[in-house]
Amino acid sequence: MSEKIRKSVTSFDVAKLAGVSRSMVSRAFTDGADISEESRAKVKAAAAQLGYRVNHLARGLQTRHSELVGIVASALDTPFRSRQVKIAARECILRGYRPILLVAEKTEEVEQLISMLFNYNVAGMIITSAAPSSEIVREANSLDVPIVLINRECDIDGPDVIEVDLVQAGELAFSMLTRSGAKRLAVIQPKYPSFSVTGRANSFRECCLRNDVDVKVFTCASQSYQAGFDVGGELGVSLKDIDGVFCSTDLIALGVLDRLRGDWNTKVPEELEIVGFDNIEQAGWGSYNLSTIYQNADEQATAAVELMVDRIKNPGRAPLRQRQLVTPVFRKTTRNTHEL
Amino acid sequence: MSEKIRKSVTSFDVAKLAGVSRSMVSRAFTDGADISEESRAKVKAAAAQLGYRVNHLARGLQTRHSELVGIVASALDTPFRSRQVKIAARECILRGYRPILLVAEKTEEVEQLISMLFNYNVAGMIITSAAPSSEIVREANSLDVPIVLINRECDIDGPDVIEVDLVQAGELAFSMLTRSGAKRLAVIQPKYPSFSVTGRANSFRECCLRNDVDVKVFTCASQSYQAGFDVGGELGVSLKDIDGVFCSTDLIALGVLDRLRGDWNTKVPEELEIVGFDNIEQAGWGSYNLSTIYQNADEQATAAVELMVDRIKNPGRAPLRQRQLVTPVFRKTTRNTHEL
DNA sequence: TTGAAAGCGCTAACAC
DNA sequence: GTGTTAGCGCTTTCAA
Repeated sequence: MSEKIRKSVTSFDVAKLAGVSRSMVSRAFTDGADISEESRAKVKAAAAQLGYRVNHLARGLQTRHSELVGIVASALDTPFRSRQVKIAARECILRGYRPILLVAEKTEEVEQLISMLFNYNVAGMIITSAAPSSEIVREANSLDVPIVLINRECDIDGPDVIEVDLVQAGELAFSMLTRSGAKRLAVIQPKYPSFSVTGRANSFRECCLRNDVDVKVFTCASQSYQAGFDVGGELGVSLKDIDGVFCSTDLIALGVLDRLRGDWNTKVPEELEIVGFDNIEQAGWGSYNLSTIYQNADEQATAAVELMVDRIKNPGRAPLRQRQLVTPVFRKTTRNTHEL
Repeated sequence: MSEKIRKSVTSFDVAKLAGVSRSMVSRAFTDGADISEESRAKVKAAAAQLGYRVNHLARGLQTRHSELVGIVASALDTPFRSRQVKIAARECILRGYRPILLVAEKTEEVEQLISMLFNYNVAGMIITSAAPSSEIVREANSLDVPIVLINRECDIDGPDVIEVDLVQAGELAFSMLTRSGAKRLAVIQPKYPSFSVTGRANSFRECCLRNDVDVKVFTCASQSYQAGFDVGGELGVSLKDIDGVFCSTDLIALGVLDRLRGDWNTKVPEELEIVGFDNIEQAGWGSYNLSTIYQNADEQATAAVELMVDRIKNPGRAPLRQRQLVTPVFRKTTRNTHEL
């Protein structure tokens, strides 16, 4: 097997076997081409016999269309993100595009990987890690490669963006916490800023401010469970001054919950109400029953793919910004009120 | 912008601007090519000015090398799988390959998607969903496209495979449960067979048999938390007859735990010991502290990529089967013994 | 409906 | 070191 030099079978081979020209085999594999059913059958038969497959890369070179798209994501091993990416990948495939998956944690990596995608002539890309620099976006613009950003902000124009309505999100968190009486609020947010996560926390604080209620700010190391668990210790110390906390991700909220219950014997929601964000699967698990804010990952991903595809087919249209509303999920870390 | 017909800049344009031949621009972008530093700089400058990028697809057509590989995975939104895929994707990129991500739940889909990958001239593929049919594998063999299967079995020869040592896994589960005295065992496994998940459960049962201990079998709808939660109800009914249960995935175990604690007030591990499988992040969370069996997803993914790359560079070598040992993780759903 | 010829963007031989 | 030529596998005019 190793010494046999395998030449891939090309349209030429098929043409020869079928006794037609190469153009004919091309036509046989092109929907709606001018070819008789008879010839098509003949070609297909020859192709099957030889194990011929159209080389889509060569086809793309000729047609100047690429079916490749890029998905660049960070924290793929996180419940929310993995869901988002799963749906995005599926939707791409459903529409005839093939997603190249790039996972990148650091901002520089992201830059480099996106840049690399241009070499593959991608038809578009979906970005849900760090936002690309304006240099990259400019390049994408000039190359006519549509970019769609999910919950990322970018300095210069060009990309379509799908984003959660941060103002509404902050207000919702506020109302979920205060509707049943919480008055001494806190918010937990990651140390390193992120458009979406820091954004919702800031929006929450502004809403508190507008309503003249004081809010304590805790920062944690990242958006993870462990970070929440760690900051939960600090929260425990201040428990007498707080009766409602907004955790900027569910993962953080779950960590906080575990720490508070384990080390401080805190009664949730009686002593402290907790609201998370994302509504990851784990938030609904029996040990947690976390009240949270649902951002629809499936819808985001689907919309992103739709926007990208639309822009591929219609490169001229102006960038779109699509704002998504979030919805409350009341479980058991907020107190019941009689309206419920 | 929409009316401007953008012609992509090619090596020809760069050559013209730099006053050299197209070969020179090709050489300028090829490491180790015979070209003076002077010319290289000149070419690179022209390229930068024009915004030129090598078209890797066209390059691949010529060199007959593809940097594209396929990763086909199911249940990407699951903690274990998303971790596996994240690492696999990263390792591919690190080695200069670009992973096309295909997510597929149903077996037919898998077939179809894998088949499609051949059209993209992929250099190899990693499969961690359903195993491909022998027809597909035969095609891959004849096309010299290396396939590596992670925890999947396949009827015919060709693919490399990375797999957990199922016998050891079953024995380990048995010993973790019995070391501290459990005598009336049970196992929970999904209704639909899966090589790896059903395999470890079967192996556990065989080990029980060899040791003359009786084992009850419960089946659940899938490998998910919810499936575990549901079957937890049945388990509750039989609680008097069982003092140790092996759940074939952590997700199932977590569901069982929540159900048993919530509806049956079961004391774990005093009344019932539970062992899971995978060691997903959630197993270590404070509310669960699940004792489990660790299969190293990172190592699996890395090994898979290495095997694939090795085979790309050395297509002649015989298929390899790499067996991975699993390790125990004792947390709080098994009883302590004095050795611990 | 079919075939011939040109060319997508690139690299590899070969000559100089 | 550098340029010329040929050709990767495919589709697409254009004539027939």
